[in-house]
Amino acid sequence: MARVTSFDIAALAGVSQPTVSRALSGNPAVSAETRARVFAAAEALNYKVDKNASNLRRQATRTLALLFFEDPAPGETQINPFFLSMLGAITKRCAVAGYDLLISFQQLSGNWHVDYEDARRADGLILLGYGNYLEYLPRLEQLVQQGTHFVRWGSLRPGQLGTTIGSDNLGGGLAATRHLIERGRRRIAFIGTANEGAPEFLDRCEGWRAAQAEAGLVADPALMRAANSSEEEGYAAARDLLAAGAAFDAIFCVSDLVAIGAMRALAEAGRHVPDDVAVVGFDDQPAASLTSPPLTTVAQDARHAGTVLVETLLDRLRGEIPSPQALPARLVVRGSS
Amino acid sequence: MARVTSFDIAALAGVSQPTVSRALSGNPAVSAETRARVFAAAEALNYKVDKNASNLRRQATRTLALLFFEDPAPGETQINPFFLSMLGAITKRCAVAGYDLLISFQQLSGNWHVDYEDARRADGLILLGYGNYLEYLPRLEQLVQQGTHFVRWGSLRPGQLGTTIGSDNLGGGLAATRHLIERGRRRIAFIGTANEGAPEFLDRCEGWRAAQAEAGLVADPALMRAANSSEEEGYAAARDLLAAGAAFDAIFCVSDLVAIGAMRALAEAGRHVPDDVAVVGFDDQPAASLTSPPLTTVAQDARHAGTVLVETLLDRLRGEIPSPQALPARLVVRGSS
DNA sequence: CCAACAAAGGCATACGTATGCAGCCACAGG
DNA sequence: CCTGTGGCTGCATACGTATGCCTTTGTTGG
Repeated sequence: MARVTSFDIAALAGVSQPTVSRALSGNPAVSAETRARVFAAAEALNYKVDKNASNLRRQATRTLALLFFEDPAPGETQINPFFLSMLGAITKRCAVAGYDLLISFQQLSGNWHVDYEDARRADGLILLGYGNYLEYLPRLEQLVQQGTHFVRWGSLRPGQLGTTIGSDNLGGGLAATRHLIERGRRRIAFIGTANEGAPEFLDRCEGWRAAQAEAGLVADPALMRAANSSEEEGYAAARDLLAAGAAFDAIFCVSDLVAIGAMRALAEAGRHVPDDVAVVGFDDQPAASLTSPPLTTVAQDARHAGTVLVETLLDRLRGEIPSPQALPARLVVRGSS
Repeated sequence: MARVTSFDIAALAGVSQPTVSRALSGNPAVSAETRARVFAAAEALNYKVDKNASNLRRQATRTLALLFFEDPAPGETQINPFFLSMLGAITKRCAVAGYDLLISFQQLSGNWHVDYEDARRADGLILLGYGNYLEYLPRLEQLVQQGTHFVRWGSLRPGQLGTTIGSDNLGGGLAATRHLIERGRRRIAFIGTANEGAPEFLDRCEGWRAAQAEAGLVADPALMRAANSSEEEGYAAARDLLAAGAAFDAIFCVSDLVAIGAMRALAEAGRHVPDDVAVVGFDDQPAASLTSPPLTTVAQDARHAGTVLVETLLDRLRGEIPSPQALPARLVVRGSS
């Protein structure tokens, strides 16, 4: 395991160490012949640049860090598969750009133990996941003060810190609710947490409200129930809705998981989907097409989102000031509506 | 963004740079009083160790790299949620141990383009994912020759390279098939690719065979169909089985996805689950409890698996030679059997 | 035939940290 | 009062690379 350094290959190629460095990095001041000798020697000794030394010298890491915020739910939380696809796209885009990716799962409730540390190990940060937005706002301010570059997956609002990329949640909520109205539904319930702590969900809720207003309908507060993005809460919320005795012929759910839970509650109560109640979810998770009936939902392109996140961050690192960007959310109609 | 170095905090604390280094790393040769001054100064200037410099000096990175092998299927493959839970557990265990985690998604078919170890970016490797085992065997040999430490998620076999951790696939296959036999099934089909390229699946198949042998039954080759871990292939395999006209009253599927596809084919053919045909899957993915009827399956504890992987790798790094380990696979009985 | 110039590569050094070694000081034992 | 010992800290240096600057060599024009 004797370390192969640039000196070794310099000796083999009969040149100096700096020449090796220049040759390998494509510096044009090196003659073609010398370059060839250097490459041959490097190949022969299986030489690889020591990134620690290289980064130290160049004062850059060529590494991005991904901070994933998990819901602080106790025990085994079911992580959203949406983010996994995103993760795949992110790693790929990083690899293509020659960046490494450092990943860290964060408990939002606990200490945000990375902040400065990761800011130093990486050239830029990608912030991802669900959780109370207000809770980590102070951290974002901190990052901005440090001059740390970061992009965030979330809901677009004016005057936000850093660059935010997110789905067109409002548009998705509009599309879903318009669809239900077109199908003749008039009493549309909404299940999902809608407050400033979860801006994505708030936007989807706003779409629900606006689509009804367009059609001359009134979004009935009595048909709203809170639920975070879990099946259990969706189930509980739907049961509560049923128990309250309110009349409704459709539910727009803030996520597929919630919708799946709601459908379970409906089935138990003997309500048929979609004849009695139509259900629409959000995300288009793999599980969405497995329910019976298959779930109508609003699809977000996770892989595209991941790619955009990385590209936006790289833009920032290059000194550009990329604008926030809303990615299309597309209605996928299946059997549940 | 002027860089804060250990010299800065040395100046502020009125000591030398080496003393700062020692104080921060907990070297007992530093007096408590000095240590306190150093910590105060570091806190005041928000100093964080430069890991590039530190790693370079110490010739160790305190970083692990995770190589995730994706199936080389074209387009948007549906990544197994099982691995996401595992990923979460891995990152957590790394954080606890003070290690960072680099992640890279690899196309098994393409070049293995990351050389974290060569580039001194990571102290050890975790290899994960599905794919043809035989295809990356040469790479493993390469790693061993370089003296690289790695652990692998896969199937345990005698004489394997590195340390392998995996589920008790044989035991899981046995449990699943015994369960079907106890339920009175006598003609049990198997859907799944069973060859040396996918050793996990081969083991599960062997469980299917052995359980029948125990009961004096014969595993009928006519009831076997190949399918990789996708719903589509499960669907196609089950259709093929039905078309062949073979009599069977149960199917043991190599994964939940395959089972879900198979159940779809059965439903289309008018076969009732579980009355006509019992179905058992493998993995206990979240989707497994959503099917109708809910899927009986063999659960693997992904989070535990991730933890064990990291701990095993850390053992290796400490110079121990950990044994391969098979983690329990537990039958979860639901409505499909 | 000499000066001017370009091309190519070597020399020296800096990046920030960790650690072997030596030095200093205080205190205790003789 | 001198020497030995141990606790603490400073000095010097090395990790491997990248780059500014200078030297060398070869070429060209006057």
